[in-house]
Amino acid sequence: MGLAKTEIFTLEQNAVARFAKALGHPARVAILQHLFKTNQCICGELVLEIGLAQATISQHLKALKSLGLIQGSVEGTTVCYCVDFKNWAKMKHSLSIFLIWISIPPNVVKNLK
Amino acid sequence: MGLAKTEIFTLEQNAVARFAKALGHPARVAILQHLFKTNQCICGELVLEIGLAQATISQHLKALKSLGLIQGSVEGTTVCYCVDFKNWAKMKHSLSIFLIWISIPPNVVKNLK
DNA sequence: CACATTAATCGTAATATTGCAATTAATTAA
DNA sequence: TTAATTAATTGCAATATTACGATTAATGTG
Repeated sequence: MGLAKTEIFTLEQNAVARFAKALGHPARVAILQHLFKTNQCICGELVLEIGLAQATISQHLKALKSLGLIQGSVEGTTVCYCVDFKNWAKMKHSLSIFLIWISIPPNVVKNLK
Repeated sequence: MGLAKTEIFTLEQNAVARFAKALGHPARVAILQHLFKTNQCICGELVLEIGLAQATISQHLKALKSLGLIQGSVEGTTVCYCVDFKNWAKMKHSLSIFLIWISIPPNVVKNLK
């Protein structure tokens, strides 16, 4: 099928998987690293920086954008990309919570609340 | 192609992507959650718990196993799976470090070292 | 031994992902 | 207006992923 059966999983499981999938390609990791480092940059800069074809970078940018992790704004003939910090924080929170709490036994979690 | 050009990325970028990819499917997230909760369990239990076909669960287990995140040991006619805590810690460290440090400017990082 | 149980593997189908060349649409510069 | 620049989109090919039924191999039970 190639299609995940999301309906049988919890919201948390799907959210973790969706965010993790976004980080599941080194080009997208590199794009995010570069955007954090430079604060913002145009598409063409990422093409040069990373060394994949323009169409490929554009595709990865689209994936990150559709998840909300980055934003793009047209400026003349260029498109300026930057991190969407609000959604980035959500993603970071989701993944961090998962990584932290998965190893804490349910009864301990219960006592902490 | 369907094949990532890993050779043009750093070790860190590839490691983050590889680990994130492992968490990039809700079934694998669910498997890991269940293994942490029950400490260990047999394959058949995961099939019942998650509700995907046995062959499918086996495939996801293989993916987690080949990354080293879980271990499986044959016990009679069953196979008992558990988290490989050492490699889990490595993965957690890799992803956490990435999530934490990506937003810290390089000059600040430099001053902290 | 025959039979049941369990889980890996195989085969297959559907879909997704990755990558690039070529094209297109939008904007700017001459 | 024409030409140049930029980035999205299209079209395509190769490979990967997801899912499942069927089979197989291994082990245990009668």
